[in-house]
Amino acid sequence: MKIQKQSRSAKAAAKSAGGGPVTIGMVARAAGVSASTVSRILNGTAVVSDVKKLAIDNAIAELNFVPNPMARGLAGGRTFSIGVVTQALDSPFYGTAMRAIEDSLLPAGYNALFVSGQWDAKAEAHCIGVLQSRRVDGIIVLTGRLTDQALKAYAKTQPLVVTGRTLKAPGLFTLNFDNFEGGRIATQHLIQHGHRRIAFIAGNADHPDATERLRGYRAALDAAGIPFEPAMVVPGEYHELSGLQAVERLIETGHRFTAIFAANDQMAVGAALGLQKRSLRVPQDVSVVGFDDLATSQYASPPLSSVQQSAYELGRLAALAMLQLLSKTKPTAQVPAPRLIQRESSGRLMS
Amino acid sequence: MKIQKQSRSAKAAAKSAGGGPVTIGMVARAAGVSASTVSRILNGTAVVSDVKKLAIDNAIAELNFVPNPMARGLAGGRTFSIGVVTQALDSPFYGTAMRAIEDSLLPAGYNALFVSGQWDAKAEAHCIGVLQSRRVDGIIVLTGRLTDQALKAYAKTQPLVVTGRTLKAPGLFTLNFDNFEGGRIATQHLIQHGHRRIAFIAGNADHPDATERLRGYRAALDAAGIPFEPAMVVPGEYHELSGLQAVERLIETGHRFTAIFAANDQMAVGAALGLQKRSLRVPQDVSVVGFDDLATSQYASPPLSSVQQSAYELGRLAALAMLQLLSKTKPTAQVPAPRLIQRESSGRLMS
DNA sequence: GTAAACTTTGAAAGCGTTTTCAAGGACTGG
DNA sequence: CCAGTCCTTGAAAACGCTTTCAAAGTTTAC
Repeated sequence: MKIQKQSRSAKAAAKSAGGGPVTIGMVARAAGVSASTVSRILNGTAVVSDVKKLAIDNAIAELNFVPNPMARGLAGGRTFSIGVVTQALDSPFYGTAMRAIEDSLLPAGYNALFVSGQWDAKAEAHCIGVLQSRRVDGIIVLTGRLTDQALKAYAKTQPLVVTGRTLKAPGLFTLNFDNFEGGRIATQHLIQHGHRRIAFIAGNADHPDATERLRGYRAALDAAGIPFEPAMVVPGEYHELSGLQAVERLIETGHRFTAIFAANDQMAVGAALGLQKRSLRVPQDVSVVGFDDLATSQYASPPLSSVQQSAYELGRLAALAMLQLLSKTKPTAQVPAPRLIQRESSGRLMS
Repeated sequence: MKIQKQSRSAKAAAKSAGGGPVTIGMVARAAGVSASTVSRILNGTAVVSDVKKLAIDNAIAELNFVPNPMARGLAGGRTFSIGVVTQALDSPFYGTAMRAIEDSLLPAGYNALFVSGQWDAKAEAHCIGVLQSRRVDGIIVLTGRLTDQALKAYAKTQPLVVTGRTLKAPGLFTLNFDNFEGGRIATQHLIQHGHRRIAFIAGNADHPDATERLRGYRAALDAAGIPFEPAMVVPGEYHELSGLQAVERLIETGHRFTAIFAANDQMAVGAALGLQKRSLRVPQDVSVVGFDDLATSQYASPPLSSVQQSAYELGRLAALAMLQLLSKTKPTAQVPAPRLIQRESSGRLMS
């Protein structure tokens, strides 16, 4: 008897779990209405009498009905999924933005489909192709290298939110961080601490973020009456190794400097390591300031001063804007202003 | 008249640009065959004469036809997307695994759908629900906290690949890293460098990875005839801050130690910072060894010695196994053995 | 009290594929 | 040369939902 009971309940479990894809028709039958009416409740497309609504809601709960997104997509032309073109699935900065996007999209019933463009316009275009073939309802592009023109063209086909760009076009919303100001305040911070020989480790020159940060650096120098020296700017590629190499180049060319501003935290960390390898102490001998304020930067040795650029906020706002675009509301979000987070890697010039 | 013309051209433009999703029917008509035949070519489900095949291939290329995944999913019962339950979209370790999964899945025509479980069994279960409602063809679970039983149950419904577990069940494939051996060689490395007072910063106790690493630590101690001291083991939570706090606790309780083995790199980095804050030099005063060998660990100050556990390889193998599961081949992949990467954070005991 | 205007509802027609079924043609074997 | 097989192919029926259309039933307005 005991065994029988057990096996029966097991069977019931199996049926409710694996075997039974519940359809809208079954719900309709259970509630004594037509499938159309159930659909109307599901989408809120029309008013239904309270009696039926209740019956349907109960049936849905009872049967544990989940509409088939495929069928929904086919019939309704929407997939409730939005594509996200990120640059690297394992980027510390964009990873946080991705998390924010997921957090904001899921409650709205949307799924995020992440694909990575590897900082390459061609790869990004391919990614967008993949997303389009998946019929996503909209696309969020996290920065990247596509031309403004290409982006505008995509926006004609479907809602598009792009970060790291300032662009106006129908169906397109951009979310840009004030990189110029970020570069400016970082440099200003160093100047205020007595530094006058400040090196800049730049990002890739074809990257608008990078050039803006450089502009900010120059503006701060100008404002303080410090002449700009091209030799103090060394190119980097936004990863740790290039920061380390930049420092070596800087030292080998014999230019004296007392501070380094790196265009992102990863390079700043590499730079700090490069300095330490040459027995230069941070910040006693050289101050270092980064950009992005990655979560890990506060645990660098020494903890890194950095320009805060909230990746989470960026992602959240991008997702929000996409949702608004989809509901035909005009998005108005704006990224918060840059803020300098001072930690132990930068300090007063001692000499 | 003018207006008429305008409206006509506008309509035409709309049709060719936004309005024109090419269907299988259009391809069929263009190639002079039926839709069924085109479908057969698309899926390789049956033999078609070379003449028609060529005509169809041309038509597909000409019209730039991309099958609608929604319709495909509805009709065929497959979505060509596989779900990935990761723990945090912005985890440095799993981020790399995700990249590998994407890299391996895309060429096979599959998309990855990432959702994050936040190291919480309940959240993970919810994630799996989301994925199932999206009708993914299979699910990859990157470690996580679900019970073995729950996983086996899911495997009944659809192909499942799980990392960080060793389990046998139909439709289920697990990919486990030898955490015991990893913990052992890390500790052994420190012992070989003359250390006898080695602290261990553990991971969460309900985390099998963490307990295995602890076991490895004890095994190495045993093998060297060093008595195990419970006070030398401090709990951590796999993030930097907990590493830092662990060091403070260790110091405050007054237990002497000359080396620290942390159950992951993030805690090791935090620990190194904690030591430096107390004016203890790494490695001259205390050696530090981590676990995972994150990409950033080689740029820590000082560069971190760590047990290499290739996240990329893990992801690649998981994706591969999933593909095999889907094609009814029995997966046989195995994670490479752990390897110690020695860098500057660990060295010979000087005292 | 009746015509007009809404409301609420169900039937049915898609949406773009895959897949089953059956038919016709081309081969084989005797 | 004819029956029996095998191949290739198209027609049509799903797949599970949304949405249009039209039919009832209910109000409202005069």
